[in-house]
Amino acid sequence: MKSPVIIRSIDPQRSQGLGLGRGRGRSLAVAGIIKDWIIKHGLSPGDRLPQEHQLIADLAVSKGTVREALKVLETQGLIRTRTGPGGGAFITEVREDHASALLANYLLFRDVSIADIYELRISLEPQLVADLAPRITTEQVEELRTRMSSYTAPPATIEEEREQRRAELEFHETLAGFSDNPLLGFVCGFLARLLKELTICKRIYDQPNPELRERGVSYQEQLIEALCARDAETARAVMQAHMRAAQRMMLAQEAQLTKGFLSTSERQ
Amino acid sequence: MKSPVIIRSIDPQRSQGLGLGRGRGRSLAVAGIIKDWIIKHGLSPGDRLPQEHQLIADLAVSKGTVREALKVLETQGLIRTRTGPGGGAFITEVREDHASALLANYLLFRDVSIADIYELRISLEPQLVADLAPRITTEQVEELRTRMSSYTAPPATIEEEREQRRAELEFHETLAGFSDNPLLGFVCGFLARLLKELTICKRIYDQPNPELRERGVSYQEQLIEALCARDAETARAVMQAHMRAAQRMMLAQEAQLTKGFLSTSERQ
DNA sequence: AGATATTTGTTCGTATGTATT
DNA sequence: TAATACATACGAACAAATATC
Repeated sequence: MKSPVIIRSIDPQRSQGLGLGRGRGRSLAVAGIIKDWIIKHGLSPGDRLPQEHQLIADLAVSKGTVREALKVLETQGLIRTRTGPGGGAFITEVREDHASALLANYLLFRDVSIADIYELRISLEPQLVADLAPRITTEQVEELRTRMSSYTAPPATIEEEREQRRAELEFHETLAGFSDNPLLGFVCGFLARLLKELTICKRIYDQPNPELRERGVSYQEQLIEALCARDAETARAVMQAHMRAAQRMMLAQEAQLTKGFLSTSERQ
Repeated sequence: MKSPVIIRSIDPQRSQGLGLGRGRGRSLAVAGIIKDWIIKHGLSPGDRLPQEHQLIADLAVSKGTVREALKVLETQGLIRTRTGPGGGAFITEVREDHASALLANYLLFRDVSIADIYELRISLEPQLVADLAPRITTEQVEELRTRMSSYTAPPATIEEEREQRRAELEFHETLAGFSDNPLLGFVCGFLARLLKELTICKRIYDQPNPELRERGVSYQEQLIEALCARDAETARAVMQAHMRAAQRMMLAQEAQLTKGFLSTSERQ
């Protein structure tokens, strides 16, 4: 492992263009400068940015402006700040849940239906498991089995019903996390989280649906079997059937995404 | 059309918990309060938030804190601010390119290959055109034809070659914009933009590739024909063949996404 | 066209919280 | 415990943008 790079000063370069006036939108420009500078210098997660007072000096802007710029980068998920000696702003990898929350904002004023979500799941999840089959590890299979064990038994209460439904979606989230295609993994994980939030907000799964659960468990047992056998095409076929069956049942319970979903982007 | 809602004050409610100390991360908490409040009151694009001074009074925080909170929401693409009389912060629909840029940050420190991108395109774009075929309008067909006309002739220079490649990807972006599934449309559009930025940054298309262009044009002519005929299955098949062919050629030119791509999130 | 009022944008000084030594 | 180094928060004054008269 390499040791973190700690930068002590930032080259003003592009900031020259800012010296002309106190025009509008300084903090956004500063955020852009810092980001370009991060990329240009190839900084990686763990590396530290110059301190506030240093940025103030280098970029020739006030503390408030620097703070707003850093807040922009923090909102984008690119940095994290810590107080105290040795503290400051540190580069971080944008976390998947953070990116999900930001993308969810895009859907806030758009109508996304269950059908829309399942259209993508049907197209992508079979492909995902087909890719995974030839190279899945025993640890990964074990993790899938563990997750599945939490909903093999029929639920006793409404609350348990909901919890099982959540767990079932987390099975798919886990699967998505195993993908070696970051894009495919992200989209599948995002869709699962979308359905999970939908579950919480709209309670459309409140009425017991034993058929959905039983068939789901059955499909997933077949899926794990196919994955263990490194059988990509069977895995693909099983997942496709699973998704289609789930879609049919979900569409029976018509529902729309509400707007009240996912403000996780602000949660530390 | 409804007239914009203009809110004059914000209920402190959750902000009570903030009065205890000057602890860490006030602005993020304030951003969350404002966002929840937006959702709770069902504000829509065009509606205005209370003014700075009002938020300062209602939330009992300083101007700097309010400004940082608003900067968070602006970065998320949820609001826009204007100066002057009648100005303030206005709710906006998160723009597609804005969401794209935020999502691109997620890929900044992850390796996304051409193969990864095409894996999704092959899965999704055929589905997209199949959905579109039965309900495409003549105006939409016309727009596609217009876009296509810019690269039917062979390119004379390297620069023109690149420009044509960009235009070809914008054809797919346009197609994505026609989708009535916001998720499917977004992902396909995002993939096209990803390839477009890749084109600019890495210049992997610098050497002329007449075969790719000619076959691409041929596929797209067939596609438009199928769309006009409202023939979903032919459209799907043509797009699938188109994507597979493009993938084969692209993979021959091995390339990796650089980090220097898309800082459009800061561009006003 | 120009003056004025309104609202956001920027700066600076100061004080407080927090983690390290 | 105290000293230190850092981010975080506040408030007042000023600058810039923009709508209205």
